[in-house]
Formats: sequence, C-alpha cells, structure tokens
Amino acid sequence: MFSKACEYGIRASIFIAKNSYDGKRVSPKKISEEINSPQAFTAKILQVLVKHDIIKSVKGAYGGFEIDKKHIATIKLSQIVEAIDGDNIYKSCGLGLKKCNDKHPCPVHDKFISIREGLKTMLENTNLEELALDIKTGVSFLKT
Amino acid sequence: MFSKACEYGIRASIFIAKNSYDGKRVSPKKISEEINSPQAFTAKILQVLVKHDIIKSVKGAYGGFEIDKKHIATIKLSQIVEAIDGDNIYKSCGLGLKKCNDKHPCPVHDKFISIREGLKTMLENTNLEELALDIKTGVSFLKT
DNA sequence: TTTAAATAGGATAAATTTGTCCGAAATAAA
DNA sequence: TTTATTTCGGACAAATTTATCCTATTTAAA
Repeated sequence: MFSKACEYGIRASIFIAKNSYDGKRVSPKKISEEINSPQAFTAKILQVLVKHDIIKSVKGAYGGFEIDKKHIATIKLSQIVEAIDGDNIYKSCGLGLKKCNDKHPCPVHDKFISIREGLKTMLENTNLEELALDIKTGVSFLKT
Repeated sequence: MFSKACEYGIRASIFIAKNSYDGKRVSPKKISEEINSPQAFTAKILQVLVKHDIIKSVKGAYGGFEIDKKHIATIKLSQIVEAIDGDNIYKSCGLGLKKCNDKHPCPVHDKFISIREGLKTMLENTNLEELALDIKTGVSFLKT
C-alpha cells in the first residue's frame, strides 16, 4: 500500500507529535528506536517532512524535531502520504494504464474508484492529534 | 497498490480470457503487444499463473496460453493478486508493524480494516468473465 | 521420425527502493 | 567566541523489483 519510507514517515510524525505535546524535541536516534526503523534512513525521511513544513527541525545543541502544538491537530495523514509517496495512490490506474479515465477506463476503473475514494477520505479525515493521543494513552502502538 | 508484475498479470489474464472465448490461444508476444507490457517479463508472470492453475499453457506448434471457457467465470481477481503479490495487501499492517492486531494495534488499525475489507471484497467478487466481456464490447481497455 | 514452433527456466542486467556513512553547516550554551 | 551538539546533504551500498536474453524442453504437424 505505502512505501517503507511512508510507513516510517507516518510513525515518526506520530511519535514527534506525541512528544511535542510534552514540550520535548526528539532526535532521529530516539525516533528510530521508538518506532523501530533504520536510523539514517528515517533521518532522510524527516528531512522530506521538514521541507514540506509538516514537522520542524531545530539544529544545534538541545535541538531535534518537533511540531507546533497548535499545528498538530491540523496535520492530516494525507499530507504525509503525499509528501513522501506522492498522490499516485489516489490518482494512478489500478492496473497501471498511463491514461485511465471515464472515457477510456481500464477493466476495473469503476470498482477501484470507490476503494480509492474511501482511502482518500480516510487519510484526509485523520489527523495527527487523535493518533498521538492513542499512543499516549496506550491504546495503540508504534512498534511491535 | 499492486506490483507491476501483478498489474501485468491481471491484464494478461483478461486478454487471455477474452481470446479463449473465441477459441484462440495467444502467445506472450501477442499478449504483451495487446496489453502494452514487456514481453519477457510478462512471460515470467504467465509461468506463475500457470503454476497456480489460473491459466493453461500448451507447448509446441499452435500452442499458447488459454483458459478453459468453463473456468473463466470462476476465476476471481483475488486469486490472481494472491498468486503474484501474495496476501500482504489484505493482511499486513498499514504502517508496517510486524505484529498488528486488535490487542496490539497500530494507530490506524481500525481505519485500515474497513479499507482493506472493501478491497478484499471487491477482488473476491470480480471475476474474469465480466472483465473480458467489457473488453470485447469495447467498454474498457487493456492499454492506453 | 523429423522438424518447426512454442513454452519453461536459468543467468544476468537495469532500475528503483531501502539503507548506511561521513563531513559540512548551523546553533544554543558555556 | 568557542565548543559541543545536532540536523543537512551528498556519496555510496545493499536489497528488491523489473526487465532482458538465451538455451533447453516439449509438442503438434508434416
């Protein structure tokens, strides 16, 4: 469904959000430990999220990654997915046709539209706040 | 969503089904031309489909790939996807956790279940017959 | 039985994704 | 201002996926 990079990016974002509620910045080392991901690779993905203004980085001593508290509830999963994987998952044809639309549909065009709309709607209606909160209360987990 | 191999596999299966209704066997060359896919790679995927008894191959002169007419309506997309990509798309965690279940869920566990159930149901309820028919009547297409 | 035609399958290569390493640049605190 | 700490960014490496090529094997027809 998503690339590894995107999975790590979502998990990292949730972890950063949770810590930002506690006023704590976190390092790639800490993040990768807590979400169980390769550190250097995760650091690369964090750079992408910074470039897309989804998370904030602070260099130097006592630096790290954070998200403005006010911002957390406004960040949707769709933004993270699009920043890392692009919008292919919504837009590209389920059977890989370069051009697939209502006028020139692949054999599963209609059937896929509803699936993808469902996914899109879900990602657009899920924000980091609720996900971070579930981590905080121990309802859900970021690693096995 | 699916791998390239799986996209080619589905498109190839539909094309073979359509031709089998006309009593015609088709070669990897013809298939790859008609679904616009790399020939040798497509041939490899056909071998996988043969191994899984989804399509039939006939060697030698006047050979090629076909599907028993009686069989076409019973082949579901889910069988093709599982043969090529496995059942990860249904079963594996949306955020990549090795172990993700109701007792130990990832943050998007519940939200993903409905999406994936929808996909699974769709794949399990779509058979090659209806897809091949749409190609035959020019309602849908296998290449751009 | 011979031959031509077709799939099967192994070896290999290219492209993409995933992952690592290390020095440069920035920054807060001493 | 200096120093320690931290992210940034480029180069590189490994793994996986995608793709190609060539020979062996099979098989139906002549």
